[in-house]
Amino acid sequence: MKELSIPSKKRLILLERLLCDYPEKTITSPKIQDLLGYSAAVIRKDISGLGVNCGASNGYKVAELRQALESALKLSGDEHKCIIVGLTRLGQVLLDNPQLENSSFRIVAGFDSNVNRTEVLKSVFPLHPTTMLETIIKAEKITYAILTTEESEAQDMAQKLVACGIKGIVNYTPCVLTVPQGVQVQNVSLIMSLKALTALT
Amino acid sequence: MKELSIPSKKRLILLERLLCDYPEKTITSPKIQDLLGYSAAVIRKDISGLGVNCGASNGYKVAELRQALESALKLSGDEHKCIIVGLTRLGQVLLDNPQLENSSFRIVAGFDSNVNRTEVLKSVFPLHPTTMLETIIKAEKITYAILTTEESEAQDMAQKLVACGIKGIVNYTPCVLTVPQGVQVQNVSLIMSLKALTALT
DNA sequence: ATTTGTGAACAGTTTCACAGCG
DNA sequence: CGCTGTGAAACTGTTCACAAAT
Repeated sequence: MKELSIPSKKRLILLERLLCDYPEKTITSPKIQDLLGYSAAVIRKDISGLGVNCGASNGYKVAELRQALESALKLSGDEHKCIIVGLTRLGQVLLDNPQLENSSFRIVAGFDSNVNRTEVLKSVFPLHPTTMLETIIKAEKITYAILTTEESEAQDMAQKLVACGIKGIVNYTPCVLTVPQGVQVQNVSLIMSLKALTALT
Repeated sequence: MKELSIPSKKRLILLERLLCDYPEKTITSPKIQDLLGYSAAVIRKDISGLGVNCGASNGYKVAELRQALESALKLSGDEHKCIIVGLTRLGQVLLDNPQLENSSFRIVAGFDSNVNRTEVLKSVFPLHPTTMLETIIKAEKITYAILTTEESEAQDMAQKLVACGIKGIVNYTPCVLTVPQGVQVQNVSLIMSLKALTALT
């Protein structure tokens, strides 16, 4: 089966989430259009790209479709281990984030360059000074990092994380991170998100 | 001048931020390629789309380029007023977000459906019960909302916000929001951001 | 020599239209 | 009859290649 395109994947991620709490047994492409705002045609193409045919010309079976989505988007199966880097107030809030329960993502540690913070703060996950980054990332096979440092540290940390083998960064700092090809970054700081709203209006 | 395409705008937003703390007087398209990861060619096309010619075949003048970007992306000029809806822990952290200082965005109020919270919590901005949403959004001409409610409330609130005339939502909940055409949503919850990383890898 | 700016070629996506199915 | 699945057409965005500028 050929690879899904990036625009297609982005839509399918939303669809996957939509189906998480969809009450009906089946769903049609016009219905998805109403809920997601994409055209029914593009949704059908996207789903057809999944390879499974769970639409018997009278709507898709929600359960089957969900499973196909999870597998195609690598959201089932092996757990993805994450760390939080930067125990700022935002970092602390994200540390025990109930959103991740029952997901394929798990936060396994927190880091801060300020040893005070790692010693004083309490969490269900171990907190380490950033000097331990390499050891732990490699030992625990961490794939993703959630970056919540001060701005001044952000690029430095990103570089270190990439050097340790991190494959993706959720960037809650407003900094533009320079990373090599193949490393994914999602910029989700408040200010950058607001700028995106403005520009795309 | 013809409208910038959406992909182009997304790149230009990053470029604008990059230039915020760029130390040199000029910058070349190959240099931007190194820092942002987009091809020099596409960057040149993007910039040429701005209409201003501030590259005298030996790199772009940073100051001029920045100004052109801010104006094209509507980041200068009129202030964009925002509210925070949902004073969860995350909402509280975002309330006094220093990132917004010196930007064209300003948070002017916080809301929660739980009156206890709006009364007990302290902030530099006024906090109101959600019954006041319509009054204040219209009186203050609010354009954007930052959604940090519980999941159970998210879609309901989104609908109310849109009905009050909100033009864009930064969605920190993992819910997929159904909004009419013309209303922008940026999904920036931790779990959705992580899923995006996985799918796009 | 290196860089911008741009028309032309190319690649990728979306929309259209409709055959086939329930 | 409304729905899916899918080639073909239309559209949009990106890369290429090079003239003009310094």
